[in-house]
Amino acid sequence: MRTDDPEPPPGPDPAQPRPHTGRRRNDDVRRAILAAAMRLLRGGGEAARPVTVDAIAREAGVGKQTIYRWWPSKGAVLLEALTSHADDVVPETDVGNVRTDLTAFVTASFAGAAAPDTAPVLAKLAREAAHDAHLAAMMGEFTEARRNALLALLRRGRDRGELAADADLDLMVDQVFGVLWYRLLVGHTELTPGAATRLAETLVRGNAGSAGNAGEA
Amino acid sequence: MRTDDPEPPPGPDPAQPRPHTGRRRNDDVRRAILAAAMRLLRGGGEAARPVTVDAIAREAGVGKQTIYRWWPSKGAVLLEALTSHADDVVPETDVGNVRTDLTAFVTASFAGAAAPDTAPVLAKLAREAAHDAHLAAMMGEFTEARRNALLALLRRGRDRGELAADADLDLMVDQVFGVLWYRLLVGHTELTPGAATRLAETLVRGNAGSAGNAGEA
DNA sequence: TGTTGTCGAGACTGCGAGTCTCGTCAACCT
DNA sequence: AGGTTGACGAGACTCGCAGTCTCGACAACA
Repeated sequence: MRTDDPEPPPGPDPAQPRPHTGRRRNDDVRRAILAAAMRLLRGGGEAARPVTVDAIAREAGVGKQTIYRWWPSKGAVLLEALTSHADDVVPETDVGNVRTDLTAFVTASFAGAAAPDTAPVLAKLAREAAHDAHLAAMMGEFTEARRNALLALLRRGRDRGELAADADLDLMVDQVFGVLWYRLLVGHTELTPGAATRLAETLVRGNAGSAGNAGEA
Repeated sequence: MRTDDPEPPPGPDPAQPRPHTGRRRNDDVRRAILAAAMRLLRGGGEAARPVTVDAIAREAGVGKQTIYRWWPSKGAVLLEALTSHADDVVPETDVGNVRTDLTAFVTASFAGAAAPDTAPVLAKLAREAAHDAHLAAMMGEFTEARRNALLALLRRGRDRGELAADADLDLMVDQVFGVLWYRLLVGHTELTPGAATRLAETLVRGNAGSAGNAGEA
């Protein structure tokens, strides 16, 4: 099944891919594509323009093939547009007090997700992910970091005795992100700072441990 | 722009639609379609068969037009398949004690959603709804009843003083359904009865009011 | 100057939702 | 019986969109 010889060192090292010839990738184009994707994702009142690949290409003034040359799927473009745009700041405060830390975390997360030009993006992205396994996996990876940060925060609280030793930290994490995504997607209620504070406080109170001074309505 | 006269009472009363002639709707066909839809929705390991309209028609041994004669869209068929199949029992216990009532409600909801032949159905339906506004609206209506039942349950508890007067009941409702859908869709964790109990208890404890005997870890 | 690889453009495949048409058949009427 | 109406199975069709392929122009190297 082999037609050519074992290729003994013939000139250029085959391990070294090659010095690179030909026209180079134009980074302006890359940025234009991501910017166009963001513009469409933000797009007017609830699913205004459909966010198709053709639309992205047209909006960026770019050939469709240029998109598929650098990204494996539409979802990949959208996700990179989001992540490269996200300021990505969830400051990870560590004051040594679950209640304060958790309030900061939840408030920042809600604020970040509800910001007027990220909320529709996240929502559309989630909807895309619903029928794009590839994108879903990438988003899972993306959110995993947040989940872990929150989990670590809670673990510290539990180790300090502020949360009950048998508190279900995974459940608490899911309560936070569950509410976040539920409200973001169903959209019947706003993700307000008030709700964030309230959620953090009742969460701490409901899972308080021995060292918890948690009864201060 | 009118070609015929104002049509004065000509024979059969036009208000009375007509006595009905012609072949009647075959109800076996209707049931066969819904059953086929359920079979596909339940379908093997995670998105095995795509649940297309053609697939439903083939599975039911039916012409595609027969489906569209009676339902406005694929989503409508799927939703009716679900609702007509759902035993729809969330017993709405009212013992006069939030903790007990809430635990029963959450446990039943989790168990219902996690049942091996409803979980994939709900998940697929939610994913369909992500890009089918019509279906999304219908599902919203469907879940509204559950939300209201839970809200009423919590309101009773608050009126009794078991929950704080300023407790954010909407937030509590969203925590329950948020966790439910989040786990159902992301699928990283099971919707166990244990989690249900835990959730109900911490929720009550976190939002306890004056009359609450809520500190019994 | 030739080779390599990017770029815009646009035709093309494949799939799935929803529509249209056809030949058949059942339920009612006269 | 014969006729009208509408349900039914079958399958061809349109349309929108993801992803592929090809083409001519052009930029970066040797």
